[in-house]
Amino acid sequence: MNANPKFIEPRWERRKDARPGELATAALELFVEHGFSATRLDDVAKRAGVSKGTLYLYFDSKEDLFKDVVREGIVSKIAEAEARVRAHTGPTNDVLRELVHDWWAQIGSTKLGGITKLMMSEAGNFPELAAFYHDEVVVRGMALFASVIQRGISSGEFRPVSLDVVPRLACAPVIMLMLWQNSFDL
Amino acid sequence: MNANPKFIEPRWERRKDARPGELATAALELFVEHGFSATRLDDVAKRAGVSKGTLYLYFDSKEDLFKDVVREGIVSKIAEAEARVRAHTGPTNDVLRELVHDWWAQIGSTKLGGITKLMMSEAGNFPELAAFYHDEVVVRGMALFASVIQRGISSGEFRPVSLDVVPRLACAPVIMLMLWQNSFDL
DNA sequence: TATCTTAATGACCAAATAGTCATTTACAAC
DNA sequence: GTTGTAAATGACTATTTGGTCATTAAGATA
Repeated sequence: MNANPKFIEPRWERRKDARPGELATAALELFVEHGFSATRLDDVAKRAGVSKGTLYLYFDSKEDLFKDVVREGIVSKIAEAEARVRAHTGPTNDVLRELVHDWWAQIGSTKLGGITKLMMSEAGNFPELAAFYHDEVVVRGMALFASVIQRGISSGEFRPVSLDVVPRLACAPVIMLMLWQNSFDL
Repeated sequence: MNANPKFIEPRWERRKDARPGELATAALELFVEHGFSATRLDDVAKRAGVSKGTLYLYFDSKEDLFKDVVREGIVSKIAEAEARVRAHTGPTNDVLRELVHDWWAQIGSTKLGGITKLMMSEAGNFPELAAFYHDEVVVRGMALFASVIQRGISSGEFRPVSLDVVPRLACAPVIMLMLWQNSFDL
């Protein structure tokens, strides 16, 4: 979608090239602060220092803006982690440690961590977003986590465990911590 | 507040006397299902089988309706528990057990448990409700819990512990369980 | 300077919804 | 039946807000 048949290669540079990123940053802050529904696009625009119309030059809708926030902030980091896991050679235990540590450093302890709480709260009211988040973040992240455990089992480093249960069990406490921290000031 | 100086004793019985209770029940279901903000008063009225206007015969506002749901459902049960604790004689351990058990049976495992998640999600957008819930439920409930622990300490049944920290610590896991259950279908 | 293209604007529209109120309904008393 | 009172109604208002679009601004080219 969104393919413009009349697209013409611009003959000069964009004056500001970071627009979409700035907009996504402003949106992330407000989404985490107020939730999806309660965040007003006028406020997002104001925080980014542009008009609401400008928002619609870069995003088709509020949901599209939210998806972009998730893609830019979370999905991209999952993809990077997938690459690192693939590239890694050495003890599986080290990859696993690094995976969890990086997740906490880059997502769990940052504003991005608030997205999880937001989804938990509003998934029921926005099935489209819920499905997107489920597929792009939950399933993909869990699969990555499970693949590392699988590697450890295959190499004999870990004893065989259920790949359905163990990833969830292992994630729960740290996700809880994140939810907690995003619920009481901080 | 709400004292009507022109109140006249009715000369015949109410046709239906459970109206406010029915309305609060319908409201609880929808609040837990959709959150405070996303719940429409038209839908609450429809589920209760009345018109929206009727809602305003019994409640001053949406927030007032929500407070009533909390008072009817949760605050009243805290008050009952306070009475039971006061009346109880015997091992403090038994009161403590009963307290937690009853809480789970009457609140944690029921629709009322969803209220906690709702508050966690929307407290930031509705400071009035947040303050109400904090004072009437969180503080009061914690105080009751702490008073039982205090009794145990005073009687020598429990060793001395921090009344600031221990009640919170002890509650966290079971509250987490409740949040979890209210977030994923069930 | 005149012209042309894209970026940006903000007034505007349409839909949703909390809250109101003039009117109607139900029913007890006589 | 007729009357009087409170309960109930639902059309209506006022406000909010996601999304649109005609207009303007910026800047490159010649």
